[in-house]
Formats: sequence, structure tokens, C-alpha cells
Amino acid sequence: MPEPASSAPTPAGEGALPKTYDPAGTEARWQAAWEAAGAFHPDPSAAGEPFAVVIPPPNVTGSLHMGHAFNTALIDTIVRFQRLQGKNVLCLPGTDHASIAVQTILEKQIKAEGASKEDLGRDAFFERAWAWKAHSGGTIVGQLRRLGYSVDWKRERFTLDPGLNKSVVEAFLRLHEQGLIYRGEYLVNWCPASGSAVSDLEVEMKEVEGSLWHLRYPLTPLEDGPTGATGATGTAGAPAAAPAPDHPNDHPIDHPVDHSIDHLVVATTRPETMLGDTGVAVNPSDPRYAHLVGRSISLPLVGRQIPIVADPHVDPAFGTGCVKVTPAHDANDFAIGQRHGLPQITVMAKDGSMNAAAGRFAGLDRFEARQAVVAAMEAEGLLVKVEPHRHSVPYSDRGKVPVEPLLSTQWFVRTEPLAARCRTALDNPAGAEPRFVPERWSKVYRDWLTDIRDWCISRQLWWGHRIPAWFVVSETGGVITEATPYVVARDEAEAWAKAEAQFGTAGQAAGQAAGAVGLAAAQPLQLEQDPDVLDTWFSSGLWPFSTLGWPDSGAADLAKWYPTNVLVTGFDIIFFWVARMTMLAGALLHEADPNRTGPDHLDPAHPAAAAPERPVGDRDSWIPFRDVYIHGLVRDENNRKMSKSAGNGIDPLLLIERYGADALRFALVREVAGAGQDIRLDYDRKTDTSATVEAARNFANKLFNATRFALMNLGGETPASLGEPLLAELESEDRYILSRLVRTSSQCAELYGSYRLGEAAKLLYEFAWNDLCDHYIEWAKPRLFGDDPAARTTARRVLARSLEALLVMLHPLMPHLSEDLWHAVSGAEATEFLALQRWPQPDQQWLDPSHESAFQFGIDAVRAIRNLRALSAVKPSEKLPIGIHTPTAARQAFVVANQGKIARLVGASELHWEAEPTAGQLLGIVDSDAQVGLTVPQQSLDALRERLQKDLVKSEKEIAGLAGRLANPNFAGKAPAEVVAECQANLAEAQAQAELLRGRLGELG
RNA sequence: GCCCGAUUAGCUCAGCGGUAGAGCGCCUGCCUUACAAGCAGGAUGUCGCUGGUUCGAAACCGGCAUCGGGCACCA
Repeated sequence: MPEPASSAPTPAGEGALPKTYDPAGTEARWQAAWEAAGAFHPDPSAAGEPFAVVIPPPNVTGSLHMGHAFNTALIDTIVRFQRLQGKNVLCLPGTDHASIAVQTILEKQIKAEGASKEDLGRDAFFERAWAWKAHSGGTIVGQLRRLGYSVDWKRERFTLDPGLNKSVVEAFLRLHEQGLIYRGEYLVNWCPASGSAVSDLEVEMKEVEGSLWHLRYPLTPLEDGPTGATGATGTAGAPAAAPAPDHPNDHPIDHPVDHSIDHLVVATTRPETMLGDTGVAVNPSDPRYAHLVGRSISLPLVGRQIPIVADPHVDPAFGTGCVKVTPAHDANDFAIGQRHGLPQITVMAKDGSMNAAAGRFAGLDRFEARQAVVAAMEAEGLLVKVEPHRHSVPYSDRGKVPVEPLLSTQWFVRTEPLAARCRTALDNPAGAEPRFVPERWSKVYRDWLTDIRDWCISRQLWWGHRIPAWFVVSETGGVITEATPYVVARDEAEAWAKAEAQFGTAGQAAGQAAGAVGLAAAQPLQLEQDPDVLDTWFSSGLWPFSTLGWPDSGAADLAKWYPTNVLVTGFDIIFFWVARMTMLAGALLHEADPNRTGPDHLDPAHPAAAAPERPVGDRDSWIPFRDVYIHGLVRDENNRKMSKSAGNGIDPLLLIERYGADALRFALVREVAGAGQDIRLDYDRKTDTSATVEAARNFANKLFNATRFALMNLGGETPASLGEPLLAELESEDRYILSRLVRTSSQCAELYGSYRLGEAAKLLYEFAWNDLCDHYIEWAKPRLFGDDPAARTTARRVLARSLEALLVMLHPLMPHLSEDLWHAVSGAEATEFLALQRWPQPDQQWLDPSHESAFQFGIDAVRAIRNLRALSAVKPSEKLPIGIHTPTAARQAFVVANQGKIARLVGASELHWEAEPTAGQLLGIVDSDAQVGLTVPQQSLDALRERLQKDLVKSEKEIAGLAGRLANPNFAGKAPAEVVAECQANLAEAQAQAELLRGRLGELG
């Protein structure tokens, strides 16, 4: 016995064995053993087809929930299966720094201490952040280990570690060089709570009950109206001036031009933004207002003269058909403003309060300002009405407050060229890249890549990758503005070099070095690194290659394992993550060329360079993963998505402690049969129990006991020492289980390989519980318990083979249990691992459906007898004479050959067989060709009669259906011949059975 | 508004052209020396509704209903 298996089954004779499996000790032991042996630390130069998965790095925001356990169970099942296929498997773990989420947590903590991050300063803040990372990351890694994740911990990465920072900087630099990153002032989603810009994806629309305020905007009288004011909108006048004469419908006759209009009414959900209005827009084809286009409005409360412009965006049917235009605070207005050259006036500060441009409202919070503006308008008699209005408001995912569209200078990734490349890959005629499983998600992915908007990647945060751009602040008076020139560089030294080359005057380098030495240069060069950091998803987007060593293309891991084989993740991050990875890979690895010069050249001396890896020239092989397996979410007992924020998450460790990691894993995977569908976990919060996981735990225990039984009956032998079963010596149940084994091993491999993991789990469950335990072992017991050495050896061989193969196949799903039991059964050294064995290759000769069906008759006959016994009043323990009646020679032979086994299984004092039943027996029907009979006192026949009646009704119903079908000439004419034949056979069978049933009923009276 | 799922036994879900399955639960009986976390036997469904295609539909197509999700969004 291997030492690690202290609580594992031990061969008979070593004293009392536990009757139940105790997962806790076993799981911890094997996790330690695997890791100590480096079992999952692959060598890129080793042989074997590469198979790589990078795990979705969990955020270091606390601990993992059931969704992570689910993802882990799926990935680990896949990679363990591939390892059993003999591939050189890398499964790379890591965690994500989650800028905004972690910073939010930390700031909350700091605030609770009565301070701010500015009070602490960057250095002290980072100390806290890294301490937090160590704590949370440690918890997470501990949880992943506890699940038995077969990842390579030596390659564990963190998105903010130095290696990944190098990738991030390099990626930024190259994208910038390619013109795919730009900086500029645009309207961005501003989260006042976190004080940062966020991307479109981090904004969630929420329906709220708001109000629609109708405000009166007086027209500036013509004589006062500085006609020059309309000059800026000159372009707008042209299309709006006269409705096209060839579109008479555009000019309804019941809208006579009203020259008495002296004001317009606009409707808004955000009255406070009126302070920043720079125009009012109407639809160009709206006859009510066409004549006013070009006139001016005197903006109330502010007094600014703003033009009336004509813009097709305005829906004449909504409200009054007049829209106030606030280009600096609304995306649509921004676009209108651009089209008409309207100024952009920002009236809010970055903390969500009103700024100086808001005049007397300055300093008020945006929501206070809303009330104040409404009150002021009302006081001036300009509030026409207020209507309740249900509408969507953009909320910040993290900050949980409405985002403010705000003009701000930020960095952006130009996404369209990247998205176009991804769309092309998806349209690859040789097969979509990546291939989504289930396929329907590719549509979601494509839709998002179509009409994509640029990606704002800068964040006004501290925790994250600092943007590798240095501003030449000496060019703009020592401050950073939108106009400040900058250089993008790998580090500060390179930044200085670049800046000098572009802007340099002699001496600034010395100035930098010496600091205090003031040179007489009129304008010494001053550099200042951008204080902002990058969106976390920018670094996550590099994950499949940054973790493998990119941009160092001499990296052996990159050469061996890129592109990875499959990405396994939830549908909720297809946009955030999957699409970002493919887009960034497209920009950074698309041109991958082994001959390129510079730091990326592949050193021909490196072993990876010579290894015959997958062809680099493969079309679109830059796509970082061949398959994307999208799984559902874990929902709670009330069908709600489990999440931290909803507070309904379940710590997987609770269930692991109660049932074991293998049980939890098996339960999660078994539930996933319909790939991509959400799974519901029936978790009882009061008792911390789950029937689903409990069932899996019971399955684990069943396997444990089956192995215990085997060990007690293999006489200390192992599959290897016993040798292969010999075909000539096999008995019915041997033929049955071996044939089932051949089919199960190939079906199961097919299911695992095509990500139908739930089906694989169910298949193995049935094979183990039904075929092996219920049927094989029970039928083989007489030989195993008997004293015929030859027969016993054959049964031992078959049992040992089948059980060992089962444990291998089960290993991806229940790694610890299978590893433990495999050691016990195989007698393998403690230094050997099931995890590194090969998928079973049972002898194809064993496959024999005719033997399977022959044995199935035995199963059916036993069941029929047991059923009959249950109906009779005979005590279960009482042995009695039993007969099996069948005219078929093969079946008679089967009964003869298995007489003792069957007698044992049905509690027969004597088992006889005859073609026809003898009189005086209580008879049960197996099928039209076989009956079973008990010799019992004629009592309690009512139950039997009832049963037979029921069967007869069923039979007759079947006959009616089948006969009806066959009577239809179209059926006989059009259905395939084999279907018709089958139908006829079924009918004959049903008729024969009905005949027997009637006979029995007749006898019973 | 656009797109996508789901609707099958009491519950959770498979099945996706040949006439309905599993697990749990339920009923009955068993401490049968691997396992009561077990064994044996059993019951349970007009497969959401409605048209159509087909010899044949739970499955394929159209419509409807209910539930859920995603995207977009007019002040």
C-alpha cells in the first residue's frame, strides 16, 4: 500500500475498515502529493501535443463564490481529461488586480478610519493595497487548491506583477505606435463616486421613476437678436430652411406657420444641465418651428444667447418637439453640438457638484442643483409643468451612483480596426475562430464587435498599471492639459531619451539627474508621467499571452502553448474579456513573424524555436484560443444569480467541508448537461445542505465501497498481477461488463472531448452504479466467494480491469477519490499518479452487443421474479422453488449456465427451467418469450391480478397504437423499411404478451 | 424597440424526427457479511397553448402565452 492512503481502503486482513468515505483527509493528502511532485508543472520542451488553458483570473476582491467553483470544476475536468490523453497540458492560474473594485474597498476602509487616500499618499496606499492583495489572493488560491485544481502553481500570475506590467507597457507602446491608442477630450462616462472615467461596459442602465420638467425658453426678440449668433450654426440653416417641395407630406397643411411664437418649451429629465445649454434643437422638417431656426433663445437663469438649430435627431412627436442641447453633459447633445458647432460648457466638477460655470448654483451637488434650478425656474414663471416619467438612467457598476457624461481628456483604444479583424476571423471559411460552444454565443460576440465604440482605457485611480506616457509639461507651463505633448515609453529613461529627441534642449538630462543644479536654459525640459492607470481589462485582455511570456517571443511557454486550446468562462464577460482578448491579440500577435527583428526575435538556439510546434503561419492563429466554452451562471434556490452584491453567494468551502471537493465538483458538472444553461443549486441556508451535492457524495461513497469490496475479494492481487481476462473463460456478466466498458470508454472520451461534461458524468454514474455495482458485482459474487480458483481468477480479472478503468475515467470529475482508490486497487507507488496515467484502452474484442442483450435477459428475469415475490405474500427471506420458462434454446442455455447465480439473486431454494410453465405456479411475464413462476400457496392473488390487469391495459394500448400505424398505407409506403419491420416486431411482441396476460388472468379467475 | 434562452414526473433537469428518461422526493418491503450515504420492488407526465410540415412531432417550422437574460434607448 502506498503511504499516502492511510484512510483509503486496505486489503482484507488489515483490520476494521471504515464503511464510509472520508474525503477531508484524502483530498488534502493528494493535493499535497501532486504539488510536491510537480505533477502539473509541465515542461515546454517535453514531448506531447500541447494543450493549454489559462484560467479566468478571479478578482482579488475577497473570496470565491460558487460561480468560481463551477468554472474551476469545468476547466479542471477538461484539462485532467486531456492529461489522460497524453497531452502536454498547461493549466495556468492567476488572479486579477481589479483596479476599481479593490480601490473602492480600500477607500472605504480608509474612510472608516477617518482619512483619505490622499492623506496616506501613494506609497502608503500601495502598501495597503498589496497587503490586501496578499490577503485576498491568498484566500482565493487556498480555495482553488481546496477544489483540487490541477494548475501549475509555479506559473501563477497576477495581473499587476512585474512580468505582466512589462506586457502592458509593451502593448500600450505598440498600439500607440500603430495609431490604435489616442488621447483626447471627449464625453466619457464619469463615475463621481470613484472619481474616475469608466467604460461603456461598466455602465448599467436602470429604470427609474423620474420626472419630465417642461421649461419655457423665451425667444430673443428679433431686433435684439444678434444675427451674428446664428453664424455659428450657418450650416444647419440650409437643410432646415425650406422643406423639400417634392415631399408634400412633410408639410402638413394643418400646421400654419405661427409667427406669434415668442418662446419654446423644452422637456428635460435633468433640469440642472440647462445651465450648460448652448442651443435648442428642432427637427428640420417640423413645420411648427422651421421659421425659427436660426433665431436665438435667451437662456433663463443664465442669460446666454443660444441658437435654435435644426437637427434630424429630434423626434417631432416627442414632447414639444424642441430639445435643449447641452453638449458637455449628454452624448446625443454632444453629437448635435458637433454638427452645429455649438460650444461645450461644462457646469459640473468631477465630484458631481456644480462648478463656477453654474453661476449662483456653483458648489451645489448635482441633485441639490436640480431642485434649485427647478425652484428658480418656477419662481420666474418658466416652469410649464412636471410630468412623472419612467426612464433609464445610467449607473456606475462599481460606484452605484448615476454616471455623469462629462467632457474629459482620456486615453482611448480605436476599436473598429481591431473588431474588424476579429469579425474576419469569425467568418473564416475554414471554421470560425474562435469557435463558441454553444455556438449561439458567437452571435452575441459578433453583434458586440459590430458598431463598436472606442474603448476608454484610462482611469483616474491609483491601483493599477500606470499609463506609460510622460507629458512634456515644460511645453505647457508646467501643467498637463489636453494640448500637452507627450511621449510613450517603456520607462522613464526611454521617455527622457524620446523627449529630448523631440523637444530637447541641452542640459535637461543633467537637470533630471542632478535635480537642484539649475541650468541657465530658458526652458528646461520637464517630464511628468501620466498620473492615471489603465482599465483593469486592458491587462486582463493580454492574459492569454502575457502569462506565457509575451512580449518576449523567445519565451518557451509562448512558443509551446500559444494559442491556447480553450477558454472556459461565463457569458457575462464575453464583451469585457473575451472580445478584448481577441482584439488585443489581433493587434499585437497578428503580425507575429519569427523573423522579425528587435527584442521579439525568436532565438533559434532556444529549444522552443526548434520544436515542431503548431504552425505559426496558420490562418488567424493569433486568436488566443481555439474554442470558447461558455457556461451558465450558478443560481440560488430562488433562481437568483449568485453574486457577492446580492448577498446570496455560497462559500464553496462550506459544501466542501460537508461533502468533499469531489462531491461538489461532480454535482456541479453533472448539473451542466445542457451546456450554457444556468444551473440551480438546491442549497438550504438553514442547514447548509444540498441534496444535489449530497447525492454526489453518496456516489463517492458508493465507489469507495465498491473498491472496498474489490480489495476484499481480489486476494491481494492487482489488475497488473492478475493479467488480462481471457475471452474463452468469460461468463455472461463478464462479457456484459467488458462490452459495456468498451463502449463507455469511447463514448465518455467523446463527451469529455466535446465539452459535454454533464453527459460524461451521467454516463459514468450509470456505468459505475448500475452496470458495475448492481449487475456485475452481484452476479459475480458466487465466483468471487467460491472456491473454484480458475473461475475466481477470471472474475477477479474482470472486476479489477473494470474498476481500474472506471477510476481512470472518473478522475477528471473526482480527482482525489479516484487517485486514492486507484492507488489502493493498482498498488501503484506513492510517487506514481493516476492523474498522469492514460485513458483506458479496453480490448475491442470485448465489444459484443449480443452478449449485452443476452445478459439483459438475465437482469429482466431476475427483476420479474423479484416483482412477483413482492406481490406474493411470501416473506422476502423465505427461499422457495422458482421456475423460468422459455422455449428459446439460447435462453435456456443462459439459465442453465447461470442457474446458481440467478437462484442466489432471487432467493430460490431451487431454480428450474422448462419450455412451458407447469400448473399450480404463480406466473409473471418477462416478455412474450419468457415467463417466471413461483410455487407458492395460492394467496394474496389480488395484487397480482391488479398488476396483470394494468399490464394488459398498457399492452393493449400499445397494440392499438402500433396496429393503427401499420394500418396506414402511407406508413408502410414511406417509412424506412427497418422502422416498419421494427414496428411489426413490436406489435407481434405486444400481441404475444397480451395473450399471455389474458391467459394468466383467466387462470386467476 | 432588437436579439437570445427557457417552458417535459411533486422538485431539479436530460432527451431534440420512430411514440418519454435520470437524480432527488414519494409508496412498499428489506439490518441479504462492499455500501441504510445502502438493497429490492413500485407509482407518477393530454412533454406551455395553437396552427403547419411529415407515414410519424416532446423534438422541425409559424404564431401565441408565461418566465428569464442580453443589447439599444427620445429629451
